[in-house]
Amino acid sequence: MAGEAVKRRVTVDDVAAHAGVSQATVSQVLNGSRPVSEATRARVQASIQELGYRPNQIARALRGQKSRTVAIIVPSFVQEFYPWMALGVSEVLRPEGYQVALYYTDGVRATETQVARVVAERVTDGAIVFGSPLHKADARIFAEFGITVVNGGLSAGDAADYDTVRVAQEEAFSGLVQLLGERYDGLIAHIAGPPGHDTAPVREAGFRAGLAAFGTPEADVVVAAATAYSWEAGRAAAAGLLDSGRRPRLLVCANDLLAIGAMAAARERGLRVPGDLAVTGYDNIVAAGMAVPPLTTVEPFAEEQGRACARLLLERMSGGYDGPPRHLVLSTEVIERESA
Amino acid sequence: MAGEAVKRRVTVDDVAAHAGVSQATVSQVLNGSRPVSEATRARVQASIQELGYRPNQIARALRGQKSRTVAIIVPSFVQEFYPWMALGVSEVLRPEGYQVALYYTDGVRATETQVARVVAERVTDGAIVFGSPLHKADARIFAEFGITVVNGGLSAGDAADYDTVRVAQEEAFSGLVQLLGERYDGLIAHIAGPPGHDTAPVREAGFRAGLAAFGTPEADVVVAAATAYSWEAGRAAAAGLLDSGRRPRLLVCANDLLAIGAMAAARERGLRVPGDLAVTGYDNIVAAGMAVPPLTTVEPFAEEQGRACARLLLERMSGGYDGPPRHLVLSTEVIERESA
DNA sequence: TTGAAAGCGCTACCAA
DNA sequence: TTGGTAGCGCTTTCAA
Repeated sequence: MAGEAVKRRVTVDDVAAHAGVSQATVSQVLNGSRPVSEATRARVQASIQELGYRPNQIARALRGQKSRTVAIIVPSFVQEFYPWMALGVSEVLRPEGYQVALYYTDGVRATETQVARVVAERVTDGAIVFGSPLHKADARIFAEFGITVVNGGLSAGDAADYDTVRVAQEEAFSGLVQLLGERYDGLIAHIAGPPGHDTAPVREAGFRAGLAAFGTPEADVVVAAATAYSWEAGRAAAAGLLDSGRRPRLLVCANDLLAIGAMAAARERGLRVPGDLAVTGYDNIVAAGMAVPPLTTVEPFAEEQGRACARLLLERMSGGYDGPPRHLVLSTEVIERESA
Repeated sequence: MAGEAVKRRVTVDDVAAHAGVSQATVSQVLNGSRPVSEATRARVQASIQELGYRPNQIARALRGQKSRTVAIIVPSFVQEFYPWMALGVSEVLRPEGYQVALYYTDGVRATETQVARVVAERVTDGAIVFGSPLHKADARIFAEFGITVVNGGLSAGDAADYDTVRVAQEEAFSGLVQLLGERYDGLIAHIAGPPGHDTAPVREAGFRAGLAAFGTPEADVVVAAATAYSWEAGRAAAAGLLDSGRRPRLLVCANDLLAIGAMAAARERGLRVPGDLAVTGYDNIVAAGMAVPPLTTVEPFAEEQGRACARLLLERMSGGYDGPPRHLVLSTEVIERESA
């Protein structure tokens, strides 16, 4: 094997020569862009088979200014949520012949811009930006290079001039509080996400809206902000709440990691869940179903969100839709398990 | 915004004209491929800035037959393990200017080949195939198109004619059994992965090797095969074991999901972990640290495996290494928590 | 129904 | 130190 010369790529010319036709004819057979006699077509097909020809997509992209590549830009690979979204995107884009390139930004502003530039350089047809609202400057880069973009996640809102898909997080928390609040007598508290995270205030607002529906005065609302979206932070925040004078009966956490940490804090204090303290999360990660007790949480349908983004993008790229920006809002679903 | 004409891309020609030099000079300033006078360089740089020029990577790829794109091919996006690998790969490749495109195969043979073809068409410089051993036919496709390939995960072994990186899973299980087996008096059992999964027999072999080190006769080895790598399957398999006449004292599970399920089965029977039954896993997923009790498991360093693959690939692609295939074996580490 | 040839944007060679 | 230009592999006019 070693030392074997790398075979030159088989090109259109090779096929044309082999079949005794012109490049143009080979191209036509490939793309069906104009009529070709049955005999010729068969001859070309045979040559393609025999030579093992595969069209060079790079050359196609250069020529046609279309690469059939879509970029997915996420803050992180390793949070369970994003791979599901990426999967949803792939599911709809791949059958249409699109390649999906994945980029992560770490949620860092500078990296976001850098990624936008890299994507632009690659002649990408479209981009789906997840997680953070698309920044104006980055949107400009995409626009400048003719890259269709869709923003998923907690988007810039309904004023954006590109399509967006977001999950109704505020409604989810409000609904959760109203659904479960009736079942428990006593204080309802919230462990909020870390300050600086876009999602934190939205979820907290939902929580407050839910309480307001009960007529709870603002002064009676108890919220502890976590220092991170993590198990440890949830445990710590819950510890503070549980050791305070006003122990909650129901604890609505901004996400599952926080909630599972909160249940650990309860356990350490000999409190039963949900007997003494009911706990809820958000995200429905796999660990939620395996928690002790299994966690009542909210399913955000990440995969479906991915699919929705991809569909909007596809319609734009294919020219099937060319109207004003669309803003899709996806509903969630409460998964009732045993923790509340 | 709507209806605004898409601006034509800024090209080398535009920059050259603007700076009053030739294309060649612009190219040189960009790539440093030959000396340029300081004055000219400054002028060109200024034009690049002013026009907002960004080189078209597609054109570069066509010209140079190098795309600075690497494909990562994984069986699935959504198993925790693979995103970490992908992250490791990105960490080393991105600073070198490589784009990472992610593909998933579902572990389906036909899809694997299809992905290999798609990757080949895109003029990809390198591919990292994770999870399944690289199939001969696919390896041929890559070779034919001059795509450097590295196989990660449970690879085809040390006979492959491409670089491989694998985790010493067998040794991990053998070591785990020997480390913990001494602490517990009584039966040591194994919940094996589902038949048909490449990793299952390897892990089971490790388990048996560990027992053999104690001199346990083959007849006394108890192994239950799970029907899937899942919580439910672990719970079911453990239930069978626990309700049988010979209840184990230590239960070594083929992965964390299985182990957490097994702990649930123990809990349902009023058994304390590790007091009555010690349990171990493999993978060190986030849920393992949050389990009740926290799961003793094996850390496979997925991210590091990704980095290792990327480094090998990079050396080959850059021409830094051109020798015979290298086969890297990465060690694991036991994470001792409370379940054993 | 088919062929010849231009050109997508870039790099690198050959001259000057 | 710089410019002119061929050509990467493909699609798509324009002619025949």
